[in-house]
Amino acid sequence: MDFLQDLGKVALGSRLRRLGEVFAVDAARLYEMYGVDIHPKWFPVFYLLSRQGECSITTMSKSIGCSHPVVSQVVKEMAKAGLIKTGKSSEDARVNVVKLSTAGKALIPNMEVQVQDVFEAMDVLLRQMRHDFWEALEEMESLLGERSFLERVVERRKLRESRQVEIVEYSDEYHEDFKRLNYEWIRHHFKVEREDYEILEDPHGKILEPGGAILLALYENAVVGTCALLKKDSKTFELVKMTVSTGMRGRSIGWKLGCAALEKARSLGAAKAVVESNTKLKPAISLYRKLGFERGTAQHSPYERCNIQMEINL
Amino acid sequence: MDFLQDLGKVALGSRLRRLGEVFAVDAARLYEMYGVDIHPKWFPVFYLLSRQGECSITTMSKSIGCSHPVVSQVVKEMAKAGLIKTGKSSEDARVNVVKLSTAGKALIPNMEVQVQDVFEAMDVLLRQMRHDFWEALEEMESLLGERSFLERVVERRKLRESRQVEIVEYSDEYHEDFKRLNYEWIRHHFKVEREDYEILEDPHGKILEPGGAILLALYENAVVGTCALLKKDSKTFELVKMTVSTGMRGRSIGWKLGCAALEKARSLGAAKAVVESNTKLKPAISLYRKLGFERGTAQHSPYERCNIQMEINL
DNA sequence: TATATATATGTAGCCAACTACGTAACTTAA
DNA sequence: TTAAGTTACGTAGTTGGCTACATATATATA
Repeated sequence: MDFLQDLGKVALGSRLRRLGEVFAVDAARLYEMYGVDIHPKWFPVFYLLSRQGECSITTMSKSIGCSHPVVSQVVKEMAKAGLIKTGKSSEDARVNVVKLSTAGKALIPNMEVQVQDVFEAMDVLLRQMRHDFWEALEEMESLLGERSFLERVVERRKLRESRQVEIVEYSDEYHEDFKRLNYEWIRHHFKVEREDYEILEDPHGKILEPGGAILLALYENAVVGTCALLKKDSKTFELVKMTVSTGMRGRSIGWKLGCAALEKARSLGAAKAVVESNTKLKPAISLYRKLGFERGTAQHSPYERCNIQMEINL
Repeated sequence: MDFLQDLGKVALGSRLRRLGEVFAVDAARLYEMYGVDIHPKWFPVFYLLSRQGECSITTMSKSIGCSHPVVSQVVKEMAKAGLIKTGKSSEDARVNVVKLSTAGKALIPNMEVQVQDVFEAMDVLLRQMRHDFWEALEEMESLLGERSFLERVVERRKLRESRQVEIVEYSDEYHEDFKRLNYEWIRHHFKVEREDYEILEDPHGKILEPGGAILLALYENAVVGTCALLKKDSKTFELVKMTVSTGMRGRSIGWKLGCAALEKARSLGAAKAVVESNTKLKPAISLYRKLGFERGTAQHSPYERCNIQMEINL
C-alpha cells in the first residue's frame, strides 16, 4: 500500500474505485444475510421493478445509468431464476415489458428491510464523520461536471509548457524556421503577397538593418512562434509576422511574444506601436486587445488581407 | 440517474466506483496524450519499476495492492511489448526479477511529466473545493477500517429487531416454547438436573402458584427468550430460567427481559432479587452486572452447575 | 536425510462491466 | 407507399479484475 501513498493524489481514481469495491463486497454479503436471494448485480433492476411495477429494458438502463446489454443480461438471468416475467408491449412490439413475478415480489419485504438498515447504517456513518463526505462527493462531482479532469490536466500542461517557452532574439540560424512558420500561416488563411516574400526572404535587409527587431519563441530548442518589429519612423514601430505554430497554440505564447516585442520597442525608443490585421482573425485581435492595442484610424496598408489597424501608446 | 438519486446514500458504493471510473477514463486518454504508449492497466507496474529499478512479481502485487496473477499478466504483456526484461533471481530460483528495458526506460521522462501535471491538476482541483475531499476520504477509510460497513449494518439490524421484541407474561400456549428454549441451553452448556425438570414441566405449580412470574420475549410472534421469578420469601425473588434463543443473541433481548423481570419483582413487593449462575457464562454474568446485580454471599444452591450468586436491592 | 510446509509464480477460468454490431420494428419524408 | 433514418433489443466479443489450482523451489523439522 506504500504505493498509493507514494503516488498520493495522482491515484485518487483507483482509491475511489477501491473504496467503492469495499462497499460492494459487503453488499454481496448483505443480500444473503437478509434472505434477498439475488445476485448483487441484479439489485438495481430488482429495486427499480419493485418501485416502478414494470419497465422496458432501455428505461431501466437509462435510470440505472448502465448500458442496455447489462440490463438485458440481468433480466434474462432473473427470468431464469423465476423472479421476473417478460413480454412484448402491445403498443410497440420492439419493447420488452419486464415485471416481477410472484416469487420476485415475495422478496420485496426483505429487500425493503435491508435497504432501510443499510440506509440507517450509512446515515449514522456519515453523521459520525467530522468531514461532510456526502457534500464533498457532490461537490467533486459537480466540479468535474463543469470541467472534466482531462481538461484540467491539459490546462496544467499548457501552463507548464508556456513556462518553458523562451523568447530569444533573431539570428541567422533561425531564418528557415522564421520563413516556414510565417509562410505556413499566411498560406493557411490568405495568400502570400509580394511584401511577405520580400520580408521573409531578407529579414536582415528589411527588418533589422532599418532598425527593427525579430523575436522568436523557443520550446525545447524548437522555434514555435515568431514576431517582428518594423521601424516606421523614429517613434513608431509596427508589429508584424506574429505567428505561433498550430500545435502550440493555447499556451500563451502569443502573449509572451507580444509583451517581449512591446518591451523591445520601448527599449528602441518607440512612443507608439501599431499592428494591422484582419477582423476574421478573432484570436489575433483579442490578443492585441489584451496587449493594450486599441482600434486606430484606418490607414493605407501594403497588405491586401488587412482591414483593421490597431495602435498602442508606449 | 433518478435511480441513484432515489436510492440516495444506499448507493454510495456504486457512486464512488463510478466517480473512480471517470478518472480512469480520463487517465487512459492522458497516457496517449503524453506519449506514454502503455495500456492504462500497465501503469502501476511501470511506475513502480521506474522508481524501484527492479522488483519481483510478489513484491509488486503487494505494493500495488492487487493480486499477483494481475502483475504476472501485465509483466508478460509488457515484456511482449518490449518494455520489460525478466529473469530468474540468482539467490532464489523461484523469483522472477523484473526490470524496465531500454525502451521502457525511454518512456520515463514523459511519464514523469505526466504524473507531475496530473498531480498539479488534482492539487488545484482539491484546493478549489470548499470541502476537504481528501481528508474526508481518509476519514471514511479509517472509519471503515475500525468497523466494516457490514458490521455497521448488522448492528442497525439488531437494533431494529430488538425494538420489535415484545415482553409478555406467560400463558399456557407458551409452555412448549418455554420448555424447548430452556432444555436447549441447559443441554448445550451443562446437563438437565432434577430441579430443572420439575420447574420446566410444571411452571404453573412451581413458579406461578407460589407467587412468582414468567416473562417471555416475542419477536414476530415467536418466543425468542424466557425468564422467570421464583418467590423465595415475601421480600425476595430469584431470577431463573433466563435464556435467549441462539439466533437472536446480541440484540439486547436479555437486557429487556431482565429489566422487565426486575420491574415485575418490584410490583410484586420484592425488596431484593438474587440470581445464580456459573462463572463460565461470561455474557450472562456481564448482563446481570449491567442490570445492577452484585456478587452476593455464596449460599447453598439446588443446582450443581451454579458457582456464583449475585443479588440486587430493589 | 526424508518429509512436511511455505513461498513465488504461472495458468485456467470466472465475473461484471463494457463496446460493436445485427435485426426487427417504428417514424418520417419524399 | 416506399425509402431512409431511428429506436429497442439481443448477441458476440473484449477487458481488467478476481479466485483456484498446479508447479517449482526453499525452508523447517523429525
